[in-house]
Amino acid sequence: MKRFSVFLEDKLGLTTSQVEDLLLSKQTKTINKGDFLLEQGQICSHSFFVEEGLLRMYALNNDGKEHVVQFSPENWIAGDRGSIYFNEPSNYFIDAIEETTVVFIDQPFLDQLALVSPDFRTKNEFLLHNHIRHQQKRIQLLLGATAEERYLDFIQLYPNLLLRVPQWMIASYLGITPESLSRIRKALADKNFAG
Amino acid sequence: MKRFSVFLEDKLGLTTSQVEDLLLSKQTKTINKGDFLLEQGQICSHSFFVEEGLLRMYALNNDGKEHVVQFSPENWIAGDRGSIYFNEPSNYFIDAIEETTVVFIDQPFLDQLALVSPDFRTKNEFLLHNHIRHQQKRIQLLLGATAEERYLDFIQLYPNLLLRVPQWMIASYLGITPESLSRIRKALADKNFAG
DNA sequence: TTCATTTCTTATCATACATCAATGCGGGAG
DNA sequence: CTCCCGCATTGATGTATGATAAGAAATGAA
Repeated sequence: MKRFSVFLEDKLGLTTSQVEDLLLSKQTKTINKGDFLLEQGQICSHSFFVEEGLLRMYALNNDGKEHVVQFSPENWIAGDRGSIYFNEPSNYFIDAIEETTVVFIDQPFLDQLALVSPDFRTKNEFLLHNHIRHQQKRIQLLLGATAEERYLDFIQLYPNLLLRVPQWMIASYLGITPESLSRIRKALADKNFAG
Repeated sequence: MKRFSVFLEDKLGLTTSQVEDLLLSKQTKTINKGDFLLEQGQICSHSFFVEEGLLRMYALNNDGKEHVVQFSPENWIAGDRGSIYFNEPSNYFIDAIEETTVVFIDQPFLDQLALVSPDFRTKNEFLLHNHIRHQQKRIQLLLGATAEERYLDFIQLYPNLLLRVPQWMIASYLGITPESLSRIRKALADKNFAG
C-alpha cells in the first residue's frame, strides 16, 4: 500500500505514524483485467483507491452503447458517489483495464480519518472541489469543442493514458466512434507532417 | 434573506438563533437583468446564494460562442469553485437572467458556519457530492444521448426553468443551436398530436 | 400606440460525425 | 508456429445538427 500511504500523508494531511496505525487492518485486493468492481443495479458501498493498474467507469445509453465517464489510474479514487451517498442502485460499471490492485474505502474508514487528523476534512473538501472543477471543464468541452479539440485536450491532460487505454475506449470517453477517432488521428498526423 | 435562512437551517443544520446571529452582519445585493457578478479573467472571490431571481454561468469557446454551464434559480449557489479554491482567473461569466437578489458568501463566513454548527461540514460535503452526481449525469447525457433526449431530461429536471429561460439559452445549455432546438420542439409537438 | 430589438420559426444548404462494410494488423491461445 | 479474434484503419454512404438567411412573433422603449 505504498501509494495509498503517500496519498494519505500528502493529500489528506496525516502523519506517518497515523497512517501506519490506520493501515494495520487494511488489505489490498488485486483483480484481473476485465473484472468488475461495480455493475449497474448494484449499490456501490465502497470507493476504490488505485494502488496499481487502471480502472474505468462507464454507463450504457439507450442503445446499449458504452460511454466512459472516467478513467482511474494509480493514485485516483473510483466509485459512484451518487450510489454511495444516496444509497441508490448505480447506473455505472467499474472494471479493470489492466490487472489492478485497489484499497477498499468505506464510510467508517473515512470517519476514522476525520477523527485522527484535524485537517482531513479541509483537504478532502479540496479534493471534492477539484473534482467538480474537472467535471465542469469536461462539460464545457463537450458543449463547445470539436472532437479534435477534445482529443488534444485529453492528450494534454492524460499523456500517460494514451498508451495504456485502447483507442476505442478513448473514443468512448470523447463521445465519438472509434472510426472517427482514427480519422482525427490521421488528420492530425497529416497536419504535423505538412507543418 | 428568507430563503437563505431556511437554507442554512434545513440544508446545513443550523439552529434558528444561530442563523439570526450570523445574518446580522450580512446584506443582500440586487442586480439588474443582464448585469454581471463575474467576468472571464477575474478571480472569483465569492459564491452567490440566490435569494430571488435567476443566474446563469457560461463560458466562451474558441469561436466566441456562449455555452451555459449551469443555471442557478432560487436556493441555488453560483460561483466558480476552480477560481475560488485555486485562486486562478476564472474562465466563466455569471450574469442575471432576471433581476436577482443574492447573498455574498466568502470563506470567512463558511469558517464561521463550521465553528458554530457541528454538522455543517458533513452537510456541506453532502451538497458537494450531490453536485458531482449531477455533473456526472450531465456528462453521461452529453456523451450518449441525442439532443432530443437531453431536452426531455432538461424539462424533467428543471420544469420551472422552461418558462423563465429564453430558448436560445436552453439550446446553449444543451449544446445545440437555437434553430435545432426549435426543430426538436416541433418534432415533439408533431409526435404528441399524432399519438 | 408605434417603432425597434430580440427571440423564435422555417427553409435551404453545408458539414461533422455515425453507420455499414471490407481489409489488414498484431498479440494471445493452443 | 499457426490460427484466431479483437482492434485499428479506410472507404462509401447516411443522418443529425450547424450555418446562413429571411420572415414572423414577441418584447420592450419612447
